[in-house]
Amino acid sequence: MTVTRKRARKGEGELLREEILQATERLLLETGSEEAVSIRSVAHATGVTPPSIYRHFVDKTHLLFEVCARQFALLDDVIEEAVAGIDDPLEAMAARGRAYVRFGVEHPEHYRIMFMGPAYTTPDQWGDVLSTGSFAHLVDGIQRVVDAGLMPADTDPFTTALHVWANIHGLTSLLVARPDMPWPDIPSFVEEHLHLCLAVHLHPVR
Amino acid sequence: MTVTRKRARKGEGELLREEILQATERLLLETGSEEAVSIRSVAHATGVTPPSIYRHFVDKTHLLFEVCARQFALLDDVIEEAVAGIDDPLEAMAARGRAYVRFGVEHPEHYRIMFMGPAYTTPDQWGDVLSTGSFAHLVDGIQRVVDAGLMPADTDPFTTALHVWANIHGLTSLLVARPDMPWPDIPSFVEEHLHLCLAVHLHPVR
DNA sequence: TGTACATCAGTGAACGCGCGTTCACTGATGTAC
DNA sequence: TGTACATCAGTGAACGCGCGTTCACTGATGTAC
Repeated sequence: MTVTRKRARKGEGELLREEILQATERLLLETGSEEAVSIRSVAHATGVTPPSIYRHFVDKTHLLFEVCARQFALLDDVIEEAVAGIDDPLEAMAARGRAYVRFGVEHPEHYRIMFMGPAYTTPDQWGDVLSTGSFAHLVDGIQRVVDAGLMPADTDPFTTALHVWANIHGLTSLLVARPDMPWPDIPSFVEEHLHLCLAVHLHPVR
Repeated sequence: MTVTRKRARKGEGELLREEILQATERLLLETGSEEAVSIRSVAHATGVTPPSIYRHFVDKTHLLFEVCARQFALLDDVIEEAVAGIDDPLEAMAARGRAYVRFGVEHPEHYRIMFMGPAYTTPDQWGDVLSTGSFAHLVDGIQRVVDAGLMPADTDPFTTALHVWANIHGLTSLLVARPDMPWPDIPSFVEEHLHLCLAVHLHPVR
């Protein structure tokens, strides 16, 4: 895991910063939990000594915070990419959910930190968090379903998004936390779950 | 927090075991995470020295495991108590969900350990876990709804229970992990969520 | 009733460990003259 | 073109800490005779 590094040229110190972030991300994926990733292990994986980390991050919390923020951006990218080019607003919502669950299952430790561990978000940052990024895109997606006349016109897209998110997060977090459980066939269970989550919000069948 | 203990009489050593379990439970509630509860802190809270713990539990894992097992039993008790005396099977299901969410919100750290942290359940124990206790009772509850003719007769109660659990767990775990989020009025949001989770599984409206 | 002894609950001191973080430093790189 | 110097990336050694766990022990309680 240790890589012998060439020392950065003058003015290129920022390169190490990037390597540290990547190593931290990788360790999070490999070793499991947040607590299992130490400054020392990050330094070792980057091929550098522990004090070097402090040249780029004021402390461990700031390092993890930054890794976390990148993951939120990645999640948003992954979802938007999955949705791109899908015109049918209901299909788009399903694709959104699929991408979300997939992200969690493929990056379980990041998912843990993002949604299951202690929050790095301070109370006054919540407004920003919910009005930008993947949650805002989810709200938009629901609004599009409403605009297409598939959900009642008086649907509150924010509240509905919260319900849908809770449902999809529920499945994702259980898949992340309890992968050993005797699940039914996972892909089809996920599809069924997505379908059910959306179905409740549609106009009642006449 | 430290209590000066009288040493147990001969043959009454088991009393300390019980006190240790209770102190561990309490510390879990107070201090936050599993990792924040140390053998030393448990010993201190019990009014005893650390080596005494080892007279009653082979190691820290076994202690936490036992606390965990008790919590599962408690969750089951709490739910069954909430359901007792409710004849309408749909009302009973709602009461079940309400009790579950409430348990999570009132015992957030226990909830974390039970459903959000690493599993103490080994793969071969899952069969037992799902066929006894609160999950089995949930499956029964759904079967009762089916029997009352409120859900299609070909409903698979196990799969349906999994969907419902995932949905309720999703909301509960978000309330536990992100209490600072700008939630809408929580009690009514919970009610709405419960209603939606059950509604999808009922016979379609004619 | 008295005494010697076994049992057993709980202790005090120490072990080795890995942690986050700090400090004074080294030595390569680039710049000014 | 050569040299003195400032800059700055990264180091080596150490700090104090709390952790899980082990060990040899103490001393109160109960029992056998």
